Amino acid sequence: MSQLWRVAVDAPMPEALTYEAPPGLGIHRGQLVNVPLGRGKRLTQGLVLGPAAEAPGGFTIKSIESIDDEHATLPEPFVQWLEWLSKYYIHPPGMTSLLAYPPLKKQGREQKSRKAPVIPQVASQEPPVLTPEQAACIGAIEGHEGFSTHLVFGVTGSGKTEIYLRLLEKTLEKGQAGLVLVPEISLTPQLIHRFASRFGDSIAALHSQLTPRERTNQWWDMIEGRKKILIGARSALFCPLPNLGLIVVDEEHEPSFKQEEKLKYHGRDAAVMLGCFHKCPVVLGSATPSLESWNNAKEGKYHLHRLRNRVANRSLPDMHIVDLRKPEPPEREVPRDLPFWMSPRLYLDMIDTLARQEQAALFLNRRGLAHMVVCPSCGHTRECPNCDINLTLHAGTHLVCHYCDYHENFRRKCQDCSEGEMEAIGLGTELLEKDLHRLFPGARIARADRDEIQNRADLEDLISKMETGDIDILVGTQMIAKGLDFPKLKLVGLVLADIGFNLPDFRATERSFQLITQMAGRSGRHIREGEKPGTVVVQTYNTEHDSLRFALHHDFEGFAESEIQFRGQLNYPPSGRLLAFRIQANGLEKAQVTAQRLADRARTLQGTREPYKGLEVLGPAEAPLSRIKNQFRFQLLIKGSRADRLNAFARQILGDEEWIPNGARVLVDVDPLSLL
DNA sequence: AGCACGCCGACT
DNA sequence: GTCGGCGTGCTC
Repeated sequence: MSQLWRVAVDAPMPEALTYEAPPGLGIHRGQLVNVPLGRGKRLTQGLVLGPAAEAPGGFTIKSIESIDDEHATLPEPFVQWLEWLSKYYIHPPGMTSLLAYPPLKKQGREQKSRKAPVIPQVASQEPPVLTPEQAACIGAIEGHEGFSTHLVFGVTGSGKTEIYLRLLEKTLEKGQAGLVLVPEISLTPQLIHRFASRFGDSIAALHSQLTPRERTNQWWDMIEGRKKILIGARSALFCPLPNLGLIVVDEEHEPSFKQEEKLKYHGRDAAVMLGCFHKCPVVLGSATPSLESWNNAKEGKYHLHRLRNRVANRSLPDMHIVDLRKPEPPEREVPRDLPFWMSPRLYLDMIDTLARQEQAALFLNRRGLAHMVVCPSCGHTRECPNCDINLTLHAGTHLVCHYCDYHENFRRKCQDCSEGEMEAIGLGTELLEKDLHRLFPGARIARADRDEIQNRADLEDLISKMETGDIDILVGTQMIAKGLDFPKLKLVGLVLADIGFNLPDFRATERSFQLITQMAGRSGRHIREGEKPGTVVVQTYNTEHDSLRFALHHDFEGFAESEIQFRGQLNYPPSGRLLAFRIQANGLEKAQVTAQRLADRARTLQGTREPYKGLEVLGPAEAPLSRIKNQFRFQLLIKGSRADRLNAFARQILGDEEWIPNGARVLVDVDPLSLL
C-alpha cells in the first residue's frame, strides 16, 4: 500500500484531508502540492503536513496530483507556526497555510515598471550617537541567546526606532533576516525612507497599498535573499523568511494588529510565537504597552527595558485638564458665544499658539458618539450591575449591556445627583471645523477624518502641509493621533475625552489612556532643553476618570497597576482570558435560536466536565450592531483563566457543527480585542 | 472557498 | 420544451 499524507487543502475544512502519494513522487512535510477536491476535476493547492497513520472511513482516497515546484519546502519552524495559528485561533489549517504564498506567480524576467519603486533610493545617513539608556537596552537584548521576548517601554521620543535599527544591523551582520511589523497606518513612506537611509536596498516592504504584482515581487525578494529586512503590516508575518534572526513589533499596543475577520489572529502574539519556533528574539516596543504585554513583563515572561528620557532631553508637554461641568473663569476676556465644546482655557491657548505662528491640533474621538449618555451636571454614566461596563442607549428608550444582555429603562433624571438630565451629546469634526472658522477667521484650518482623508495620497498631502506650515489648525479623529511628528505643533486639544471612556468595552479606559498619552506625544516633540514645553488640553465631564488621573502625570506604570488590578476582580484580560462566539444569520429568529442553542451546549458541557466548571459563560447577547445588511448578530462570551482550556471548551461546544441551522454561521474569536 | 446539483421563471 | 437564476451541500 502506498503512503498516505495529511494535506491542508485550501478549503474551509476543520482538519487536513488524507491523500495518497503516487509512486515516484517524493512527498514530504512543508511542500505545496496540487490535489483533486470535490466531484468535478477541480484541483486545489494544499500544504503537506505529514504522513497519515490510517485512512479515514467513508472516503475513497484520492492521489496527490503533483508537487508545486514554484515554491520550495517551507522551513520547519514556519510550518509549526502555521499549525499553531490554525489550532490556537480555531481556523481551517488549509486556509491558514495558504496565506504563506504570494497572490501571483513568480515573474519570469524583471519587467520595466513606470510606477515608483516600492523602496525609494535614498542617501545613506550616519547613525546618531546612542544615549546611555539606548546602549544599555541594546546590550541587554543582545545578551540573550535564542528565543526571548523583550518589551521596550519608552516614552514618545525616547528613541525606540534607533534601538530597532541597531539590533537589525547586528542581525544582518550575522547573515540573518529581520522582520519589522508596524501598524498599517504608520507604514508611511517616511518610515520606509528612514529604514532605507540606513540599510540601502536591503529593504523590502509589504503593505495594503501594493498591487498583487508588487506584493509578489517583494515576497520573492525576501525569500531568495536579495533583501534582508522586511517591513510590513501584520500580514508580513506570513512571508516564510529563511534564517529569521529578529522580529520587531513597533507600537505593539495598537489594536490594528488584531485581524478582525477570517483568521482572527493578533499580529503581536503571532510574532512572539513565530520567534519561539524560529528560536530568535522578539522585540516589542511601545510608549503605552498593552496591559497584556505589561503583565507578561511583570510576570517575567517578557524582559522589560525602560527608556525614561526623551532624546536630547526634550521635555514632556504640560497637561491641563478642563472640567466642562464648571470651567474656571478665564484669565483674559473671551468671546461670550464660545461653543459648548470650547472652554475659555482652550480658546486662549489657541489664540496664543496662533499668535506665535505655531500649530494647534484638535482631536475628537467620534466613535460611539450616538450612544453616549452623560449627566451634564455631575458627569455620571450608567454601568451594568453585572459587567461593570457602560450601558448603551437603544432607540432612546432603554439601556442595554452587550456582554450579558442586562436591560433597564432609560431615565432622563440623573440617578446619581438627581439634578441633571441625562443627555446624548452630538458632536462631529465638521461642526468643530465650522465653529473654528467663525472663532479664528483667517486661520488655515484642515480636517483629517475618514471623509477627508480617503487614501495614502491624501494623508501624504496633509502631512506635507503640516510640515511646511501651510496649516494653522488641524481638526481630526483617531488618525491624527498616531505616529505623526510635526515640529511646529505646540498645542493639542482633546475636545471631549469622555467619548472614549464610555464605550461599552472593558478596554475603554486603556484605550483612553493610550489615546491621551499619544495625543500628548504629538505636542512639542522638538522642544529643546530649556524651551517652553508643548501644551495638552484635555476637556472632559469626568475629571476623576482613571485614564486622566494617570495620563496627567505621564504615569503609565501607575495606570497599568491600577487597571490590571481592576480587571483582575472581574477576570478580564490580562488576568483572565476571553473567547467570543459570533453568531450570524439572515433572520432574527434564526440568529436567536442558534445563539441560544450554542449557549445551551456550552452550559450543558460545563456541567459534565470538572475542568470546565471554572469557566464563565456570558450571554448570549445581541451584538451592538445587531443588524448589518439583514444579517442578525449575537455573541456569546466565555471567560476563563487558561487559554488551553478555553480552546478545548470552544472546540467541544462547536463539535461537528451539524447542530448549526442552515443559513446560520458561528464564528470564533479567540482573545477578542473589541467586543463591539 | 469553489464547484456541482437542483428546482423554478422567461426565452428562441 | 431548455437556458440559466442562485439557494444548498459537499469536499479526503
